[in-house]
Amino acid sequence: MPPTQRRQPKQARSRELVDRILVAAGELFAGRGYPFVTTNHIAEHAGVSVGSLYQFFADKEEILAALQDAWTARLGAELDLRLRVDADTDLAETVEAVLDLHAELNRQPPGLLGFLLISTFGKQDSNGVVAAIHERLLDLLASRAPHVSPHRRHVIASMLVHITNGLYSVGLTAGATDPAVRGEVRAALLGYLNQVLAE
Amino acid sequence: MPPTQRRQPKQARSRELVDRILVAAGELFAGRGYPFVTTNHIAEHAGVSVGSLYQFFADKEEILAALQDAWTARLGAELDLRLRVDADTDLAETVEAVLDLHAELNRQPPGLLGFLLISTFGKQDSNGVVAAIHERLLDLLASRAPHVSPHRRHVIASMLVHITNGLYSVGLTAGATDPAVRGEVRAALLGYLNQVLAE
DNA sequence: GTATTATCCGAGCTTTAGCTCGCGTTTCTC
DNA sequence: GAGAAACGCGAGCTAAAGCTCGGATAATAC
Repeated sequence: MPPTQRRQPKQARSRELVDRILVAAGELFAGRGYPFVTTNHIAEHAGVSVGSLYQFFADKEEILAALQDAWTARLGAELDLRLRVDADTDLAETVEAVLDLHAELNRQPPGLLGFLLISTFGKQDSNGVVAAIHERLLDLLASRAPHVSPHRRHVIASMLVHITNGLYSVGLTAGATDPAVRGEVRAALLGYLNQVLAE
Repeated sequence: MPPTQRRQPKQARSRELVDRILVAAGELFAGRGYPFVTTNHIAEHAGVSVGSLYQFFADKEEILAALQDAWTARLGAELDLRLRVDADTDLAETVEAVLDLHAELNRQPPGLLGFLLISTFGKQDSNGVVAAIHERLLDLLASRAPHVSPHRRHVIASMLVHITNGLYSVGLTAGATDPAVRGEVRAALLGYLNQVLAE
């Protein structure tokens, strides 16, 4: 059965508490990986008791889900701002905007964006964060590459997400904040896109 | 302290038992992800008792390490055969050979290669499987792109590994054995490589 | 001020993953 | 064939993760 429904925060202090929990959880998930983070870790790192944590979250998974929801909304909004679908804007410019966005979002709960994008941990969880990006890319491809079959557009969108994720997974092996990594990801995206769009 | 040393198999039956454990572990790791697989699962799936399992493996991590070692050796040998460094062989041909190799290796303990390549689970484990590929790619880049700085060659090699991993992580979202995925990975590799080598 | 509701706390209960241990069985050695 | 070594087994021990519960405190309602 699904876990019992929890209380919704009604006062300012409890809303702050929930926020602190989400921030703490984000940092820990990004740092150690979801399976290696305990709810006691989260509570301690947030300066909150486990009891309080479980007043607002039914289980550990729900904390992750809340994080994903928040970031899905945030990413979707940001992408709508920056991924203008005008067929005449320069491709390199669009790519640059996306890389900027990633750099920016990956700053504050550090590494969390990368974690949310990369982690699937075995289950094919309907990853809303990835889906948000995927959806926008499909729109973009529909206007830029209308001759490509819809099915292939899906695959291409997945590839684009994956290559961009190189920012994080390659960053792990090559030094996390290496600007050279960003350069290579840009090169890979442009090289691939040019080849696809030129067909 | 490190876990106590275990017995080495000395009879045929125990060697078979170890093999069965490794195969079972590989399938389960690939299917559910390392953290979600218990040693009891492995033993059960291998048709072996937990006790027997722990006669040859000190802990769960050692099972993973044994798998990685075996695949590191296997991949290294295969790559040495196929990744000829002659600067005159066609690039597309080399890429094709690598994609063939991946398809072939990913067949028997299904999905295990993808798992070994992708999984880092938080810790920056010195992933020998990836290192084996990385090393060969560095050689190849040294002969093909001698004008590129060594540091950048490292980053490029990481990107190549990452893009190739798209075979697995994109395959998860786009239908596991979709041949279109292979086509896109090839396009991405060639598009990126051409751009890098043309500079 | 009092009653009511929301909040917070953390010791400790429950479950389960990782792993051990002693005994029975098979194979090897001579 | 007898003794020794290697092997196989699975009930159950230990530690730790997930989570609960009852009581104390703070905010809100009237």
